[in-house]
Amino acid sequence: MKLSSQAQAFVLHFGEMGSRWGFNRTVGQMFALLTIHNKPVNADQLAEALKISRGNVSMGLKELQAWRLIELHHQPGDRKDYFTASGSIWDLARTVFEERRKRELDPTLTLLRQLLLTEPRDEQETEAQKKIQEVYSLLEMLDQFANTLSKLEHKDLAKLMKLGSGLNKLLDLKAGAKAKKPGK
Amino acid sequence: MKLSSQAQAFVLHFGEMGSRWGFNRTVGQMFALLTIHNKPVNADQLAEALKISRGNVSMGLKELQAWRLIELHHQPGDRKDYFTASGSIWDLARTVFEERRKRELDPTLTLLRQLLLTEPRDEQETEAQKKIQEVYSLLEMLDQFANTLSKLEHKDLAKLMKLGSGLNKLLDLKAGAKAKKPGK
DNA sequence: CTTAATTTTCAGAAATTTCTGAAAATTGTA
DNA sequence: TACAATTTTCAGAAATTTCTGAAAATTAAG
Repeated sequence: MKLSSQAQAFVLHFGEMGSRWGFNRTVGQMFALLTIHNKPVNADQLAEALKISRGNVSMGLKELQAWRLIELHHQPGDRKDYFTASGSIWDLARTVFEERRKRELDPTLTLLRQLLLTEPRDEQETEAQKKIQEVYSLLEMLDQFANTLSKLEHKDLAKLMKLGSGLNKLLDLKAGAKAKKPGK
Repeated sequence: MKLSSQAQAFVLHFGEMGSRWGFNRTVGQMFALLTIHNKPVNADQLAEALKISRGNVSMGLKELQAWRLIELHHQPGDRKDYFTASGSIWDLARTVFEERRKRELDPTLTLLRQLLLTEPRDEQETEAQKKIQEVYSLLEMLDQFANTLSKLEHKDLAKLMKLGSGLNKLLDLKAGAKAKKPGK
């Protein structure tokens, strides 16, 4: 497994960014490598290419499988497990996106919902509740938004991309549609 | 600074989630506390309420100021610095969102742009370039999307929220508009 | 069943991040 | 200016996360 300097840069970068995206450096590197490399790769090759221990590769593959980001293949006459990134780039992004939504938004929404159920006992708590309600509304909207986004098919995505700055124009459109209606 | 059990739960939770949202536990707690508490709070009060060292509070406040999430106030006849969360909940969310976009997307876009400039030297590299291009297109779209979102005013947000599952309906609307005229 | 190839596990090592607290620096007041 | 209140800094301690590598477990072939 010789990596071109391009691939090398790509892999190292996704290692560094990995932590921001929800996995650690080596998992990020493994994922990046499987993504740019179009041939299936086995664990020993990963360990060698990334200069990390075999055990670490095993753990990383397990994690990537839990995220459903990679899939297992076999080469005829070879007992080793081979892996590739699963699905299109958009599929992968969507999976990561969805997973992050689950981890970053859902637990908070659950807690805030609980907090909103209890009656405020004094002025101070009433004020706090108001804030909690605001945070809740906002996060719920983000959650629905993310949820919808992650359900989009590839063709819907293409639609969005064609619109250029997307949301901007969509909002304009909405404003236009609203303006046509009488009243208010 | 006595925290109600509600406030307590809120603060502790945002501490735990903090790392997922880009800051560490104590910074998350400090931010949460300043967010639910409507009176200005000073550093000693934070240290006491969160049971952390005065030095840690100082560092955390510095970080929150760098993010522009809090602002400084003064009480007449008191030399201490007092802090509040700055702006509305939506302002805060937008700031966090924007900051994360900068940290998570921009550096990657910059690298990928560079990688796309160099000519592929063989079949292998040509394939890699294709993948890089795909990743680039996707992330660029996400970036524009996030950028637009973070520029939305509060009233635009309200507009979006009224639409319920937002994007879903917007996309329907768009499809309708393209086909002919919206009937809804 | 036995054996060899392969993968997984996990205790402890290494690396990284966060936190403390005392000392240094800064600030406001007299 | 001198001084006390307050904030900041930062070296090292503590906590947490990641990684290694050898041993255990699993798997497939003969």
